[in-house]
Amino acid sequence: MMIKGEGQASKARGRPRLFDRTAALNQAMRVFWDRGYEGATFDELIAVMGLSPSSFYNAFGSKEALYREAVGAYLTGPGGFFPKALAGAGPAKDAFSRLMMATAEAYTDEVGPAGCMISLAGLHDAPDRADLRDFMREVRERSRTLMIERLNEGVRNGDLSEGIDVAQIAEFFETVSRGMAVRARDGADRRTLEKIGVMALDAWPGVRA
Amino acid sequence: MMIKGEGQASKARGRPRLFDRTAALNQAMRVFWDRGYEGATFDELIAVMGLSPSSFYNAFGSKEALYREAVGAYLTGPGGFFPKALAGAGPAKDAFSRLMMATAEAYTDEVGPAGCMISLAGLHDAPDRADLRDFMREVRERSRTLMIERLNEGVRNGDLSEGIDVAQIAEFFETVSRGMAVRARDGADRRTLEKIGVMALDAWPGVRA
DNA sequence: ATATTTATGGAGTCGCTACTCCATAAATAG
DNA sequence: CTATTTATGGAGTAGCGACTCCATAAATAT
Repeated sequence: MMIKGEGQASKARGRPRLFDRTAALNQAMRVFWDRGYEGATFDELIAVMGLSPSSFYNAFGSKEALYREAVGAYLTGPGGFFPKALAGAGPAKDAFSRLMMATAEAYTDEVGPAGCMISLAGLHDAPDRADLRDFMREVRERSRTLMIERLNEGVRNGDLSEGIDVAQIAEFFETVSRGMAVRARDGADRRTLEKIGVMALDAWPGVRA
Repeated sequence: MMIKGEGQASKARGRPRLFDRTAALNQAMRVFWDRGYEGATFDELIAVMGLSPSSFYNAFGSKEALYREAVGAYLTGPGGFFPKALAGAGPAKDAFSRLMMATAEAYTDEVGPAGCMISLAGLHDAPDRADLRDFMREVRERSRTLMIERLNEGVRNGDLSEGIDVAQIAEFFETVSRGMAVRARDGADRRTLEKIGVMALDAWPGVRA
């Protein structure tokens, strides 16, 4: 069964849609990124997407469904810096250094809203939005898991000692990342965030002692 | 001119109010703390405050005015740990160590919602709420200023070297604090936050090298 | 006592928010 | 061709958000 609205590349039945679904989704993603879920109104969303209500519901189903898709678009788009910075050869510490610098850049990049679409979303929603809140928490957890996996790789490669608390290191760098997202929202610039990242790396186990 | 609703302790003219204004404010503060400004509905607010709409508007003026008062109540109440931990004798590093431990405790204290009422508020509001957003940014800036002042005290006392970048250190610890607020909202417990705080202190300049 | 001031209860208002309906358009399947 | 499927335009809607009005209550000032 086809997912409604996904449309085949070639010969789909019925009237073809008159707009670019991916482009519309990316426009919506930017609005959610800037305003959060509740702060993004339906009218603003369909305006930037260039859609009528009926076209919107036909293609995306609901505001919440759109939001979940937009999170996916963020993760594979502007949020792609995260796995990319962590990947790559070299010691785990180098990977986390790249991560801090890439985070500083991404959170202050003028092509998108300041900060991060993931870090601060779904933290203050009403009880009847518990599902979205859980969803965002899981997305955030996933980023910590990626950190842990990269740290374990460092242990396997011998650049981190065996008994080290990788979960603790991941917790710390996740916390710094989330905090950087807040600072970016409040106007901190790239250099400021970079220096915060450098300082965070000073907490890397066994660096200076 | 008296501020409307403040009422004198002794002989105010007119019918005396039938409720405890401070208690009602504290109830409202908890709702805002838990849900944020937009997430706290008028109906829920007046319900926990035990007020009718007319009593509410008579005593507090508007939802936004109530919010600003609630922020004040937070800062002098549950948020009081912040200046308290920073104050006190000893090296600046000890003060920041106390701050990290007190933050871990406050953000996970079961008597209130998880996290911080200040750290994550007003980050995703609509353009027509720019005033509230600015207000919250200023409150956050104030906490960084308190950190800088305490660091300068350390420089004067000789426990921090003259040329040190106090603004940078404050930026870093503010970032860690904001990040801890996010982690607390996502369910991180006190021990977890404490260990993050300990690790942050490892970044203190000149500790290990 | 009368006037003035402030508080309260409760119904009512107005705009916005997310969503729905339906007639019509435009494609393919057979 | 007809039937079927999907997309669109545009009007409409139910509910809820914050707020308002007004008659009445309860205090003080003179």
